[in-house]
Amino acid sequence: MRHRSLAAAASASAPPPQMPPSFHFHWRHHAARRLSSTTACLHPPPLQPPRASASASASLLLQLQDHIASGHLSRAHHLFDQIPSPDVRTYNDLIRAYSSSPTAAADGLHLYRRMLRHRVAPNNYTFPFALKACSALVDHHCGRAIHRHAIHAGLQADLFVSTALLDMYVKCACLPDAAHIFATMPARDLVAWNAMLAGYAHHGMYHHAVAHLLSMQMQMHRLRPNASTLVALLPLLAQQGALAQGTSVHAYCIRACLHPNRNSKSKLTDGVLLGTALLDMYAKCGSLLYARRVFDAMPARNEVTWSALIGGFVLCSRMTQAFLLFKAMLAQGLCFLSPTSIASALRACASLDHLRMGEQLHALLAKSGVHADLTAGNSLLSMYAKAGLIDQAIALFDEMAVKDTVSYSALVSGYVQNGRAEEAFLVFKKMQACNVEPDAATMVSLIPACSHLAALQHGRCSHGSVIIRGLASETSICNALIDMYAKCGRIDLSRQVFNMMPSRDIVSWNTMIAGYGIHGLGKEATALFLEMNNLGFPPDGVTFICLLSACSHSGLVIEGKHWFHVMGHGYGLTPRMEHYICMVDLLSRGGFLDEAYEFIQSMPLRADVRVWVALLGACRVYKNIDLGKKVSRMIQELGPEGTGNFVLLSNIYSAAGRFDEAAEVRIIQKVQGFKKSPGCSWIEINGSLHAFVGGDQSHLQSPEIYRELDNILVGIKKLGYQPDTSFVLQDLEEEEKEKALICHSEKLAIAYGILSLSEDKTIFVTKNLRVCGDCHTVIKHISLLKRRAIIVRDANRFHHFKNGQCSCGDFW
DNA sequence: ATAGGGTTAG
Repeated sequence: MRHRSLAAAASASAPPPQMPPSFHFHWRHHAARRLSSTTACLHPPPLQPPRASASASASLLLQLQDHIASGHLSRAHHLFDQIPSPDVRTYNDLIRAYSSSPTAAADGLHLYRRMLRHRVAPNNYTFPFALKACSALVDHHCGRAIHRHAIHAGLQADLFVSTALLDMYVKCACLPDAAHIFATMPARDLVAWNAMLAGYAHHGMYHHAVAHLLSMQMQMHRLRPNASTLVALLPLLAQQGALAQGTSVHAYCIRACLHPNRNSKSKLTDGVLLGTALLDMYAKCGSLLYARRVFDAMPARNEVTWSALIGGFVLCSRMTQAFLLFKAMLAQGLCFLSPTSIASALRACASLDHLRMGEQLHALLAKSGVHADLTAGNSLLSMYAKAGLIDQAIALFDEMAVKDTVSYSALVSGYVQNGRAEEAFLVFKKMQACNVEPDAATMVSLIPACSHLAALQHGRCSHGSVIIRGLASETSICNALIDMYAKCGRIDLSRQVFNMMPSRDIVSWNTMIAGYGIHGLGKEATALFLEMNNLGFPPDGVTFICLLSACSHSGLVIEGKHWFHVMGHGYGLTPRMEHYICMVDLLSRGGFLDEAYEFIQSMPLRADVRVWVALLGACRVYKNIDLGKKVSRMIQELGPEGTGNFVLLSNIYSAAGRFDEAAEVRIIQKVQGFKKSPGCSWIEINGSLHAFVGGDQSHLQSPEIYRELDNILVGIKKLGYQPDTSFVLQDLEEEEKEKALICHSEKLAIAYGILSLSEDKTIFVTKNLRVCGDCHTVIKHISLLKRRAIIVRDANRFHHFKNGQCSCGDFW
């Protein structure tokens, strides 16, 4: 036969050792290729017995071994192609080499298939290597085929083969198959037990894992957990927060001399793995002290050890300490630096508002050549977004060569956090156009965009999208939906989502209570709070902020005082500044201005600007100029933080007719560089948003809108409306002031709603600032005049207008 | 063995 003579010829012309091997390759290679492409495909070659080429093969095999040993797999393959009829062992050698590198696993499987084509029977060494390749590729179809081959070869009960099968099924997430293999294995060693345990652990099957561990120890084989067992088990305990169990594992390590301190040199790697897993378990269970002790006791650490510790501190919100650890790590040498540790440090920066350090880390990433790392890039992106530098975040996003779901989600939430909700939708669209699949976190970032815009139709679409994706029962998604429906004016739908969710967390309760709060439904908020108590769900600080502000928006002053008392004395929660703000807001909105003032002075904390501002707002409403002056002096001392306070202050003066002083405040505001964010109102009509600023004439239907407003004005004046021109800031003639009032953005949006929506529809308008007092009165009258329901959501709360009344009564 | 994006209040 032809190929046999070629082989013989090859053996005859075996080159002397000094000859460059490449020369030799070429010739043989072509011959081999021709063979396989002509004869071999049609008729599988007969099994090779040739002894004629033994010496040539021996030399080739030696070279092959060399290449494999030095990791030159492509050269090895090249050489392999020239071996006329490789035997099982040769195949096994190369398949093994391929299977140990995850990127080459596919080539290993090709080789395995070729082996079958060439009728070389796989043996008990072949199967484990081929199965390992399947594990690397997470390809259970291929794994199952090999399983059948092994059965066919009668080797499925072999210890190595069955352990490899078990491991393959575990890695391919086919746990029932893995459990079946495990149960039917005639013999099991520790490796098999550990593989099965790892399967349970990776899938969070705590009870299975514990049962497995117990039966392992009860065997008569004296199977004692080793380092691998515990390294598989500990992350599961960490995930479950099972500190007691984790501690007893630690104790076992010490008894069994597995403790990192006592390991022999050969087990040093095990020691690092075990120590890292232990400290991570302690950190994830919130026991940072022990995490730190394990860390300090470890004789050797690697970059994972450091990352785990730093990440643990970040997880427990000990940002400053996390940061110090990161610095300590750098001081130990750059070899410990990893994208993972940088990502943790960046999270610390983001929450500490430590932008400058974040930028330095950005530079460090670029310098250490890992700036292309996706994880670290995403952390950086999110840090910029949280710091309000959305443009930086966008630039970074555009630079990233690889983007994934996390990158897109970070950008979506970045836009929303920076008040650019419309653009968040654009990013979401782009993401889908690029075939990047949104997940739960993406939707949790996107849904608040609908809340911001009060875009109910968008919100409903998102809800639908969440249902289609099978995410509708996730707690965080439901929380976002509750908030969205509440802020879009559909508190009934919020409650529906709340009622139907399979499990609730503290955020669910708080969001629902807050939802009732912004709708002025203080009674419902209180009822829900009591229900929460009855179910034994402990409230947190935020719960009380929600509850107090609900009381405040509903005028429930006595109830609010009661809950504030209960909070400290019944639940032992120390009030934070936010709680004091709520209380001052509660008292002063209710008209108890002096009591609010006394309350501030009795506070154990030094009142910050926001506390005083809450009082100032009420001074404006109740026209208490004396107290307003006192309060504004306090605010000036503390330094007004932001624009709103200048506006309030100036409003106080305007209301008192002291326009010079009002103007002065505005001038200071300008000089100090605070820009007043313009009042803006919008309305969603058939799924698209129409926005108006004061005096806006840019809308296509502007003439009709103003004509409608004029008609309304005539109508409501007949009903007894009188313009309250104290809300106009400039010193104008009365008539001019009335004109300035009538083109407030909320009025424009309502007029447009009246024009565009059929009479039975509720008009729902959203405003970014607080509704002006005159508008409030006007809208009441409109609801009577036009006999329609109007809902206005402003920066504070909801106002439901009907038949000339507002749900908030006088608590504007 | 570690690790990135997200929900509530003011």
